[in-house]
Amino acid sequence: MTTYRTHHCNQLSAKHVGETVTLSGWVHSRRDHGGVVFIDLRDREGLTQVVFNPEISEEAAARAHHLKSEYVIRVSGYVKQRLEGTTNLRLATGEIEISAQEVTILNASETPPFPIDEQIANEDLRMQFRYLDLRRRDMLDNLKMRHRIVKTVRDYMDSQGFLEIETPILSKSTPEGARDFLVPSRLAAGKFYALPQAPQQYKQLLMVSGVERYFQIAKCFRDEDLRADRQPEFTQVDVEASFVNQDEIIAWMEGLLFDIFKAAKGISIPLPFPRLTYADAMNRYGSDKPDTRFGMELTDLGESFKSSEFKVFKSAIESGGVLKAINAKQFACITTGQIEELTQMAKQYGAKGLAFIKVENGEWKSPIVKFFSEAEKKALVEKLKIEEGDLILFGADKWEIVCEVLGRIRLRVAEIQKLANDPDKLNFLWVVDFPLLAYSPEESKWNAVHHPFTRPKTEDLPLLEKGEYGTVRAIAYDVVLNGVEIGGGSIRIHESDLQAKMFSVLGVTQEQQQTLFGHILKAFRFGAPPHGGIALGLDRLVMLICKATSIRDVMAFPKNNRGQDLLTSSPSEVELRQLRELHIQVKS
RNA sequence: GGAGCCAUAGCUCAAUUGGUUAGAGCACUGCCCUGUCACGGCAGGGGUUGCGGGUUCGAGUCCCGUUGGCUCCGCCA
Repeated sequence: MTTYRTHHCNQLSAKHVGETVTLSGWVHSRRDHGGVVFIDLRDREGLTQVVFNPEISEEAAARAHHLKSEYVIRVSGYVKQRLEGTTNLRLATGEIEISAQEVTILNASETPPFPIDEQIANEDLRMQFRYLDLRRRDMLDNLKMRHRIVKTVRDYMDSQGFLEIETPILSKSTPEGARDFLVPSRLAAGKFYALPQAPQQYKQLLMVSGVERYFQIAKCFRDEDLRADRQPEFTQVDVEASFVNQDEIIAWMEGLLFDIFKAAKGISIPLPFPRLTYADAMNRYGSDKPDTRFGMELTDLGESFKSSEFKVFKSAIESGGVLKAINAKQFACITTGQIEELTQMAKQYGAKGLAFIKVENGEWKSPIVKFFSEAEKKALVEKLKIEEGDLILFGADKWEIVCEVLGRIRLRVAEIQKLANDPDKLNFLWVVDFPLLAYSPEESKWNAVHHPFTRPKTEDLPLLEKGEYGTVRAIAYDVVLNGVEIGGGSIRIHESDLQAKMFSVLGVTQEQQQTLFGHILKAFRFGAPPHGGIALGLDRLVMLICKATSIRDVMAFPKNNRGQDLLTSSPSEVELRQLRELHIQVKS
């Protein structure tokens, strides 16, 4: 209770009838009957109808005629059971109303540029008036949900013995990974801080410090192009622990996600989550973050077609590639335009084309089926479980290309067929055994798939020694929900010699190692414990829980897809004096 | 860097094969109205059709360019 209110606008019900109350909030709508006036009063928690009757208070009723949308008011009156037949079942407080005895206009409002009580499409305008956009119930609910989730994270991590520790925002640039945001130093001319892409090195140093269990709700920054699920600044639930292995990290995160979904939605998600190796995920779903809400798995057909008459398939297999197919059940009705779209997509991801079979009226309609033997057709029916109405799509090429192409097509077909639109289905899984390194043809070098501190699997260390970099697996794991990567982590390298070996494989010279990573290499020489960790993408997780389609809808003040904040007009130019102090000269 | 979709009143949208004065609902302004909750009634104001150019007797509509928004690819250890 404050001088402004005794209750919030969601709290009053029939059991308060007769009580004198005070509410404060915004005028959501006014229904003026000339005599009696109704106001829906809105605050953070809900709506309550206020009725102004001149027979109760002439002064309040007179004032009510002048109330307009979004005026801020304080109302005092008594809680009254609504007249028979006038209850509003759609309103939590619909049984009662406040009969106003006194009203104060705390502040007037200009006419808002868009209605607060309905969905609005114009995101540009929403961002310019974000403070009004956030008055909308959906947005407030998202912010509340985010708070509830963050609170749960803190409680859970604390219960497991993790310390919340802040790490610097002004930190050091490293060339690995995403593009850094740079902050020029005034005190050290020509030098720059970088905003952290993640608190990766600091949290490993905290392990060397003996903190043993650390977590942080950490702001991270990456200067890359934006997407619906990517902002230049975003939040990670960052976790690191010493004397632990992969299974223990996974168990903690499953426990955390269990508590989050319990607190956020009141549901108990089933534990443990299924685990897939990276190889299996690619082979079966063509993705390292598979959406398992629907089947349509990739099926390998190499064995059945290795001596096929159809040269495209045969030669792909003979040259070390693979032949795979997906069965899009009941999609033989695909239009020519859609086939064309899928073919374009296949080509975009490196395939030469997209072979298909439509099974219609007991007939296989396809330009390639005439090349197939009876045995091959029989194998197709058995392996792909072909039935009337199905559409079979093939990929024959190098393994990576086939997996990627069919994986993308699988998702697009599912989108067209609306296979994954059950909003209540929650398919969690872990993808484990990621490759440690990937070769970049553009740079002609090996790069870390996860990051350069990721530990190779012990049994694969000989492969690393032998230089078979592409086959070395990492102790790295991603957690995936409905085809969205919501987190990833690894067990780290804690020995300075193994770390130095990794850097040399990555093409980081001795000299670069010292200038860029000398601090962490040195720290590892002072008794670094075995350690590992993970980071969850908080924004994406909240987005999925809120059923939002963009992380912008779960951030209070996001940037648009050009990285601009339309509310404050940032980024902006600065005064010449500021640039001079920073030893910066801008090219015109 | 590339591709796609979009842009008409404050908001959400219409406007036939290119056709005469660009409409509707909501919002807004004024008046009326004592039980509404999408209150109702009467009247009214509000438009450089994102911007620039072109084709045409005539362009919201067709063409070219450009700007902005969104989505995707590249990029994001």
